[in-house]
This record gives sequence, C-alpha cells and structure tokens, in this order.
Amino acid sequence: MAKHSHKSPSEAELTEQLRGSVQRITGQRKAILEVLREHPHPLTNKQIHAALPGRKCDLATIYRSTKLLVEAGLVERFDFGDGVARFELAGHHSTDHHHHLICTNCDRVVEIEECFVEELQKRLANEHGFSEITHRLEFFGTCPDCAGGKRKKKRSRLSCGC
Amino acid sequence: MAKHSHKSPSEAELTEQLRGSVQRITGQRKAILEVLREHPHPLTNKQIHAALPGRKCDLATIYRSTKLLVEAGLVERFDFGDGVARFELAGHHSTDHHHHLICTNCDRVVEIEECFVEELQKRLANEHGFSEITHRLEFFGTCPDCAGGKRKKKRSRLSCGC
DNA sequence: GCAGGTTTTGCAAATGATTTGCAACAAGGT
DNA sequence: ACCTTGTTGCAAATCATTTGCAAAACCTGC
Repeated sequence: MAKHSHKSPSEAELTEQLRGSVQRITGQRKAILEVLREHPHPLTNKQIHAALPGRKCDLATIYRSTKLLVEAGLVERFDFGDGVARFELAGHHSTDHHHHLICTNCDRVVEIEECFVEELQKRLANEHGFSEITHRLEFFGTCPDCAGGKRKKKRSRLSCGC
Repeated sequence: MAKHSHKSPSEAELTEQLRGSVQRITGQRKAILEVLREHPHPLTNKQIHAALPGRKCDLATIYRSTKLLVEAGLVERFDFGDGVARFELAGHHSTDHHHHLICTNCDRVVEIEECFVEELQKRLANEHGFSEITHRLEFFGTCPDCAGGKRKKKRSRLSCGC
C-alpha cells in the first residue's frame, strides 16, 4: 500500500537515504524534500513552510526536519550572513559542494557550481595542523538588473525570482 | 583639556576617522575600540561587553556602536554561520580584508591574512554581470589540540584562547 | 568654562529566528 | 491489528538583535 506510484522523482532514493540515517519517513519530511526538490535555490525554513501545499506541517517541525535532513546529508545548509539559515537539496547540482552569488539589492541568487578553494584549503590545513577542513564561501554583489536601475530599492530579504 | 595624553596607541587616528564619519567620539565608543584593539580575533557583541572594564556601557550600546563602526569602516564584521556576529578592528592585520580558520570543537581562531579569491571573484562578476562584488569566506576544521584529544568535547561557542 | 542643541546612552520592551516541553499521533516492525 | 518509539503540533522559552524614550553626554559657540 505504499504511495510511490506517479510523480515525485527520486522518492525511492530519498526513502533509501533516510532509512539509512535511523529516521522515519514521515509525510512532512517527504513534503519538505519535495519543496526543496522543486526549488533550485536555497530556501529559509519560513519559505519552505509557506511553500508547503495546504500550509500543513508546523514551522517547528520544519526547523526540526531541516536540521535532521542536514545531519543525514540529504540537505545542505547555507548562511548568507543575514541571520537566517537557508537550505538546498543536496545533489541538486552537479556538485554537492557549491557556492552562491547573491544580489545584495534584490536577493537574487546565482548558483556557482564550482569550487576553487580545495587546494588552498589543504595547504591551510597543513600549515596550521588542522584536520577535517571545510569552508563557507559566498559572493555578494549587485546583479545586472539592479545595477541598471530596473529593480527597486533594497527589498527586505531574500526573494529569489524563481 | 582633552584627555588624549598617555596610553591608547592610535587614539588620535581613531578620533580622526570617527570624526570623518559624522559621529561623535564618546567614551563607550573609544572603550569598545580599545577592547577590539587588544583582541587579535573576532569578538561578539556580548564578548566585547564582558571585556569592557567595569562592565560599563549597555549591551544595546555595543550593538549600536559596532554597527556604526562597521559602517564607518573602522571595524570589520564576520559571520561564522552560528547566528552570532563577530567584530575585529579593521587594519588590525596586514591586510584589512582577510579570513579565518575556526576549530569547530574549541572555537579557536586562526587568522588567515591572505585572500586568494579576488581573481575568481572578478571572473564571476563578468560571467554573471554582477558588480561591486565581495565575498565571505571562512574555513572550519579541527585544530591539532582537539584532534589529539587534548581538548574536551564541544564547548558551547567561541572562546578563543587568546 | 558654560549654555544650547543634537547625538548617544541606558533600560525596558519589542522583534525575529530558532528551540524545546509535552501530550496526542503516526510509522514500522511483529 | 497492536505496540513501541520516533514525530508532530502548539505554546512557551531562548537568543541575538533592534527600538522607543527620557536622561545624560558631546561639541560648538559664547
């Protein structure tokens, strides 16, 4: 009586991955992953909540789920320095590890699918004796539309035009 | 009858810079800058508050001051992705623009005085039509002491051993 | 040095994001 | 279907940061 018939692409693979991380596969978790799957750019918990069909699932549950999914490796978390965490489905892009270019005016987000810090990272690790090194790298600037005056003043926060 | 006699190194230069940014030179602002001047690593507003002699100056004032000093270019702000802003005196290091290597276990911070993303940044700017590009880059890992088991479990947050 | 006008500060209350306690509920195994 | 245990919803609690407002501190001109 499983409900894995029609749409939702890799639901099987998701189930598989979730199963491997000691967690249960609940309707809300699948829904959240579905929302992330449909979005090419990082979303905040609140945005995920707003995007959930029928607005079911409590915000607290979304916070708990995103954290869990990140720990399970299914979702990646990003910080743009504005005090709000954002999430993206892991493996959504060619490389699971990637960066962003964010317009500080309209919050449009461009995905940067390459990473060029790996080597430097290794060098730093050796130089300072650190291990298990990772990094966080995001670019900020003014997108062409905003530079051209096509877009209005600074809108509050995040609102990618996707 | 100004009080710029003995210690506090570049107090004159600070005054000068502050004066240039339409602000008043208050005792708390000087105290905050003094704390930052004594610290080689980024501090949170709360830490600055705790470090203030006699615990004078309200926390709210520190929040207001750090923001102001950042806008005035006297202080640089950093985000380590844990939801707390950190500040460092600008020009404290050879280059004003620099990065960090943070131990995710004990929060020790190593200053990385070089930046190797400039070129890539320009390339990205051209490729995507963005202007006024900047970036945020921080490294995370396990410091040698923590790797060797010399340091205990995950201590809460930030507590650089300086 | 002192009065005046304006910027700041201190304090408390307001926000906003994220977390948590707890009873009701659902997922998976038997 | 039943039971055990992980999850959810809801409300209250935390935490970092911001803000309103009257009192206090700067700075400029006397």
